[in-house]
Amino acid sequence: MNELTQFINRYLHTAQLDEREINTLTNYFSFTNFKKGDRPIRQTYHHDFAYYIIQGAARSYYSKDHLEVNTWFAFEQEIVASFQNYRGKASMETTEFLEDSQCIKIDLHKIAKQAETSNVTNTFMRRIIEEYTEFLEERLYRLQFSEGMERYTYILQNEPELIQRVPLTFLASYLGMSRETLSRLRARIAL
Amino acid sequence: MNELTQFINRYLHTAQLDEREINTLTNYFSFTNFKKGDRPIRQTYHHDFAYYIIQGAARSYYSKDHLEVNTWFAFEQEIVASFQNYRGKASMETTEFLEDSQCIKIDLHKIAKQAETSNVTNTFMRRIIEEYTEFLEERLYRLQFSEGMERYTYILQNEPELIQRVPLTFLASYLGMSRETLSRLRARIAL
DNA sequence: CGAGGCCTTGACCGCGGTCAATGCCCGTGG
DNA sequence: CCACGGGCATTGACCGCGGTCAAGGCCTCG
Repeated sequence: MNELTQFINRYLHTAQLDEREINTLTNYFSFTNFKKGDRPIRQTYHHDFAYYIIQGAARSYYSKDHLEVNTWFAFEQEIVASFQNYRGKASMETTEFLEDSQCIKIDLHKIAKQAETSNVTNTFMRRIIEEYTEFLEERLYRLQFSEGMERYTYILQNEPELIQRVPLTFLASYLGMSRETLSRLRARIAL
Repeated sequence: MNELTQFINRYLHTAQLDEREINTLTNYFSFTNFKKGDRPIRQTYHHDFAYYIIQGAARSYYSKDHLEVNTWFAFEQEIVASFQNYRGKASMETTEFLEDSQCIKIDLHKIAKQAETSNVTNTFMRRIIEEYTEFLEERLYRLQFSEGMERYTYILQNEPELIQRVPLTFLASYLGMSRETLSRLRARIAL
């Protein structure tokens, strides 16, 4: 199974699709690479593309007055995109690759147009959005309901990859605390 | 234009749909009324229905150890639902009507099944989810990036209805602060 | 008129933020 | 091979915002 069908298969059961439908989808995909530090999506800009990570890692953040707040991190088999861009608006966030990465590039305009007539494409997009919505709800829940410590241990148990691959400086604002507080909190755990 | 088509029209251009398609959608709708205090959706339960408010108001909150955190408020022409229920999971939230209300009841199971074959229904649902996702992103942004005062004045300017129709006790946790802090903050503005 | 709901106000204090210094690891160049 | 510098994490000192607890005011409704 190649990378393209693997990607599609995350959201649709490719076994149930005929070849024509799969081809329709892959039409809007191509391959791209990024270097560590590349920022394909930038705050206040419009972009037409989203990216699926085959190999690599990225973060998303918004910034105001030299203050950055990280909103999510993406790794293999996850999507890097601006939902605002998808909705035809300027992005609120900037995305930056944390490692050299290989990606599938997705043409948002074309795929959205295709969704108007193709129910397979329509469902494909809906599933992606639903996954993101679920992530947002979960995140919102934790931010409102958990103490800092609890938020960290949640990550520790459920997304250990974050701690291994993401600098703590970025992780801190993602968890809604200062870098120093995160550091102290880790010290307490290490006892 | 009746209430049903008005509802559909919020997400699709009914003028562009033929009668058969509209009928397909309205199949899954019916009318229901609620009394102030009714809670049709409850934390940890599965429910098959969502509600569109024709007239009335509702809130959604999650609770833990006698502590409640309000997550959203809905008024006329907005939807009361649990996204987790829609995804086949137990609801994380409870929804409660704040006023006697008239609603359109939506059968989630049936409409989801219909979406598999009807592209119109599929798009209808996608639009609803997209609207909700946009709301979540906006809310997350404010919670992470704004001070309490700024969050309140944002509401004041963009959603004044909240302040008029929702008890401040509920609004406080929605804004991520204690009732007392919200009260002091209002006092400062009133100077 | 009394009770209860809701909002406000006051006093206190602790969590976590800021600022600043130090430690540690690693890549680079002399 | 060692020395230096930069990036990142840690630790300490300080302090203020906002939370908690408690009391008081002000409605509405029975």
